[in-house]
Amino acid sequence: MLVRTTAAPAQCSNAFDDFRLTNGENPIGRLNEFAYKRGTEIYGEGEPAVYVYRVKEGAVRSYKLLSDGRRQIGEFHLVGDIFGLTSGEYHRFTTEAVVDTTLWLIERQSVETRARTEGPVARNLLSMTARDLKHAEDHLLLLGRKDALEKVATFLIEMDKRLSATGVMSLPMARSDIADYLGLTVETVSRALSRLGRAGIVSVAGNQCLRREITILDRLKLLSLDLQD
Amino acid sequence: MLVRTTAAPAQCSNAFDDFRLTNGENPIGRLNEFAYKRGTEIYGEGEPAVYVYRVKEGAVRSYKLLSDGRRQIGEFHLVGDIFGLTSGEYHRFTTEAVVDTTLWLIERQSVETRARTEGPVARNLLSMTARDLKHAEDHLLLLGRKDALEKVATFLIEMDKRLSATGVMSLPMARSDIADYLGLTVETVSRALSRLGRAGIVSVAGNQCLRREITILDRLKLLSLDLQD
DNA sequence: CGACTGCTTGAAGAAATTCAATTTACGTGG
DNA sequence: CCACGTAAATTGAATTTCTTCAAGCAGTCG
Repeated sequence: MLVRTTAAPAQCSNAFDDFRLTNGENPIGRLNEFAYKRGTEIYGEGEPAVYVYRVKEGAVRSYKLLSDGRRQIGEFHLVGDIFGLTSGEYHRFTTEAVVDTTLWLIERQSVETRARTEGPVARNLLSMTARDLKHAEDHLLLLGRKDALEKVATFLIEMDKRLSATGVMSLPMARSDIADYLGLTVETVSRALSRLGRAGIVSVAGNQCLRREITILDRLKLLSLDLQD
Repeated sequence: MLVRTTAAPAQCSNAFDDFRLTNGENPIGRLNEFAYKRGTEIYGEGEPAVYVYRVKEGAVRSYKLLSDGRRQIGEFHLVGDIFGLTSGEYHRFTTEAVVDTTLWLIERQSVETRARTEGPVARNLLSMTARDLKHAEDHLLLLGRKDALEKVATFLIEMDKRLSATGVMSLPMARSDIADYLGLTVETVSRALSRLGRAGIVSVAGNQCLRREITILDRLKLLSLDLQD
């Protein structure tokens, strides 16, 4: 039997539930829990999609590679997020644990099956796909048209929304992950963060080697860098 | 009564039909045809989504703007394509006719209604959203990690697939549209095309003012620039 | 302890943008 | 019908932004 041990964040409190795949009398598909060490691959691009995942604890990066190794991270999956959904037989991204991560798994097959007969499940599949689409669309604008400082500002605001209730966010990912998410290099990300720090807009703390404690000091100025469309 | 006057391209021959919204005994929602002059807005970002559209003739660009006017085109909709679908009340893009364009329209409401009760309609909605998602995901990699020449090469290959059966493609869009699709400037796109021309990989023809007849001369070389992931 | 990773910063270089000029077509109106 | 203004595209030169290369520092882990 599955017992939820962590309170999931409000914005996606019951996504597997909405899915009708965890609660109620009829949980179809075995619901497994699985732990991944930091850096471990969860699935690879092109592999058959067997499971759908939800993050119990930790963080996941989802990326594509060019043949020469250039990497583009499409999304980070944080606690509560569901990922691995794909209408199609195969995964279109590779995913890895950013830190030690625990996931819940359900069989994709069972989702498909239930979606075929149950309207609410089908609607949820659609709304989750639509949410991913919206994220990707916004990210297109960022990658195509924002400069380095704007990209980093947008990133910080996104992460602030998604992982800090307290006002201090503790980024799970390295600068290289941020860089590959924003279409920049590590150095450029670092320089942008330094500039934001010098300008008194954010404070970057942590030891010299893992400076991932970020506080937004001047939200208005940060928002003014995160241009609206 | 609707009479289809143009043969739609094979790859999306009956998308509205798949949708169960044009054929059969029960076409729900009036199916209107509407003509847009080149440059005309079809709908704006943030507006309520009233219709779903299919391109009968012409081409459409779908874009977002930053507050200072920088533009990112997310997608071009060519003959046969369906667009304007959004699970959500509002459009997330502005769309405009790239050239004089005729569209078929159906009421979004009627699609939603039928999707609620008919499995096949719901599944089609999902698969179309998933197709858009896949396109956006691939475009993220292009925008974030490809250089100018690779971007243009990828663009030409995409357009070649989508609009030329003959081997010569006649681009409906201006260089500025291509630039805003690829996250470049007009000049950079022009220079990339010139380089591809000088290298004998493509030929760019047309009068000096509308050089939009493009022939791929060396498909292998072009593909080698369009790196796989 | 020593190799390694993560991060920052500086200097040099490359790629793309910006600015500017030119060409050619198109459309509008005198 | 032709002149004029405008739009689309290309090309060159200057500039900017970002990347690449290089070095250094501080933690971590075996």
